Amino acid sequence: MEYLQGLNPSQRAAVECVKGPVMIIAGAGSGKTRVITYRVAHLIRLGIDPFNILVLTFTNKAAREMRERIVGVVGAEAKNIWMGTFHSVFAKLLRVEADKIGYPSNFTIYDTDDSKSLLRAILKEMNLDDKLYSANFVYNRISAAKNNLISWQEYQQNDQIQADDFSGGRGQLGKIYETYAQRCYRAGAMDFDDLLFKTNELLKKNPDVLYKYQNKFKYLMVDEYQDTNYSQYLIVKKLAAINENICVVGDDAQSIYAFRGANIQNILNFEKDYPDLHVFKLEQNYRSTQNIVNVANSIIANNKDQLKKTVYSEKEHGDKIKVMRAFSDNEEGKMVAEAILQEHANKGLRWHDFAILYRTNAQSRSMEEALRKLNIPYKIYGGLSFYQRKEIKDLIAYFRLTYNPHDEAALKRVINYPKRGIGDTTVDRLIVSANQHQISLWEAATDPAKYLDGRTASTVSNFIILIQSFQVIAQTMSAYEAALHIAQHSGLLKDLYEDKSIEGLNRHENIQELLNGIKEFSEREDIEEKGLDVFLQDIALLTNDDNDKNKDADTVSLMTIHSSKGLEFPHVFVVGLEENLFPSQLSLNSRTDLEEERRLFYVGVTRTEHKLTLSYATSRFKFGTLINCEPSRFLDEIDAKFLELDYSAKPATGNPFFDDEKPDNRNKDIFSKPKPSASSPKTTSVLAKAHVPTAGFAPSDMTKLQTGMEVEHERFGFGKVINLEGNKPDIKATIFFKELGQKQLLLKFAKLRIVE
DNA sequence: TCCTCCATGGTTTTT
DNA sequence: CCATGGAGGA
Repeated sequence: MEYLQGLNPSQRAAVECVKGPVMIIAGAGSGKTRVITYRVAHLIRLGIDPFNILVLTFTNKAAREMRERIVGVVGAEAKNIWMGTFHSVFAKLLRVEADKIGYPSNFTIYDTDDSKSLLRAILKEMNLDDKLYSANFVYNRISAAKNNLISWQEYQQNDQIQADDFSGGRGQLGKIYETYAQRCYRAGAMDFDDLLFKTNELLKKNPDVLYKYQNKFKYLMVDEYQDTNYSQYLIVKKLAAINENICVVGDDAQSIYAFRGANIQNILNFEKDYPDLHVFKLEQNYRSTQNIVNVANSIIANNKDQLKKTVYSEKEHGDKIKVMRAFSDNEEGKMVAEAILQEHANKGLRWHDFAILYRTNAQSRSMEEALRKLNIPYKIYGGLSFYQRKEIKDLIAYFRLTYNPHDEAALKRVINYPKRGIGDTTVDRLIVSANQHQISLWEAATDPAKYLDGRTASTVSNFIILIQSFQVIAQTMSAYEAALHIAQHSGLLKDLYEDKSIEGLNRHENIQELLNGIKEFSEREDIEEKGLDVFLQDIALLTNDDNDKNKDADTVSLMTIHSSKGLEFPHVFVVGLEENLFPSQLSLNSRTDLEEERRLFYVGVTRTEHKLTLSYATSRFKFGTLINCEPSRFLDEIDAKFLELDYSAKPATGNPFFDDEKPDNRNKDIFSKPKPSASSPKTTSVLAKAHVPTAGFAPSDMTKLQTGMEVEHERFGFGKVINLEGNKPDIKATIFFKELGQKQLLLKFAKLRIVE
């Protein structure tokens, strides 16, 4: 039990308390993963059969890493514990028990794209107004219902829901939900939410099955418990009901997935479910300097809903938090890149010691450009995953169809790709027939003569025969051989090969990569089942980071704050601290949404080990137009004594306006918006000192603009054009403003009036 | 049936 | 700015 030595008293207590309900509130950087791994290791050391332990995580990566660490402590027998994401563990369980809820055990898992395109088809079939019923909206609505365990029947019978839908003019949602659920069922498919929803259904309808798993999983642990939704909560609660050996680990301050149905109350109310609960708080942060921990605490203190805890650090105070102001998103990128370059040189840091975190993926572009200009190597995390690429999804659709021909999403995807003369009208006709006869699209297609005229019927027949030939092949060949056969004989490989564009070559390469992956899979020695169907099941729940080779590369990391959760970096930049961006505009209407944004900020800040830099821009491009930005309220919320402001950035040429802040004046007030009271006229934003345009201000025709002309800008006031450069849409004007000095403006954006 | 052009609408996203 | 999907012509 030597591993217990390396733990602090509260960590050790949490590890050693193995019986009964346990809640571990783990502050950021408090060694949470250590505690979980050691606790599992400890269970095994105490003689508990690994087969009786279930550990649920939120990412495959977390599960993988934890398993490795546990194996490191107790050895190979730890491989037998059930450990994985909620979705993967219960998908596995559902495959075993599928017949009890009327599903085939080889059911398909629909990803979000599949679900949305099915919904789009249904909405079209129902002739609904796509303003009121966008696929996105409907998807989210159905997802929310499923996460709260509301079936389509209950949805339709719930007066409250019905009243809400009807008052919003969306009375058809219940019907859409019903159709969607039935279509999925007929296709032998489950969406992500179904994996949990159907698990609940299974456990509810089959007490014997529930009993079986209650006895199997005698010890349960749930990581990131603050991010569980109701559906997950109930599964865990049911499974734990007999033994009550349940340990949940989480940090309410880091709950950032409420928008996806996570219910922070699950952790806040855990005590009510298990009154004889043991609570352990891990409050010592081993990751960050004191200043960073203090700043994080001062941020989160603004939230109302939280569990009480005091996170502290015993490391050095560390540097103050630097705040940088830029005048545009591009300049922000430049400042960040330059700061990285400098620290890299001066402090002997490696590139991978730096991370740039942002609220939205769109912000990566300006960062990227700036880094590229300075030749700083970087890697962007997130974005499209390998398995979401079109060509990959196409080939996988063929695989899916081979094993589950009823899979409607897959069938529609490839029935006419590569082109074989089966157009939308034909598919539509088949769908109508399938719906009429309550059969799957595939079943309708296997009897085309019944629904289509002779010529199209025979093209459809040929396609059916093709897929059936794949089904035969798949039974005899190895995963790789079958995959290659399908890629070739479907015509997909040829189609891509003929496309000689750069994208086409890329796509071809991606397919090769997928095939290589399958080859590796079929040569693996550690698993028995290695058919293509098993491979398919494995990848259905995989996302981006799996295909991440060379992750040891020395590069700066760029990612959203969401995807940075669980990671740490010596030097972190959190960029774009502006109102309407962070906090996001959509969060401003409710306190709970705003609190989630604040927790997100907290997560970003607490990724930092040594040095944190925050930045904002006073203007940025959004959807192609330049908008003005105000500093984020989150900056105001940080106690000024922790901050060090860097307002050194200047517009192209120096001018008195931007230099008016002497270091002595630099304090918290700088972020503040102008207050209505006359006593505090002090502001920083460019906006606040904005020029008041003359009455009836209207921009002039910019094609007439000439050097030397007098102009008025809506906000910058009067000035003189001193230079014009660049070509047509991107003509750049250098204008000397009376108030502001020289500025460069892009004519396609600038609102200028020529003063006659 | 297929192709090309326009309109639309765009936080975050472990699954 | 940009990807995506629907509409309309060949």
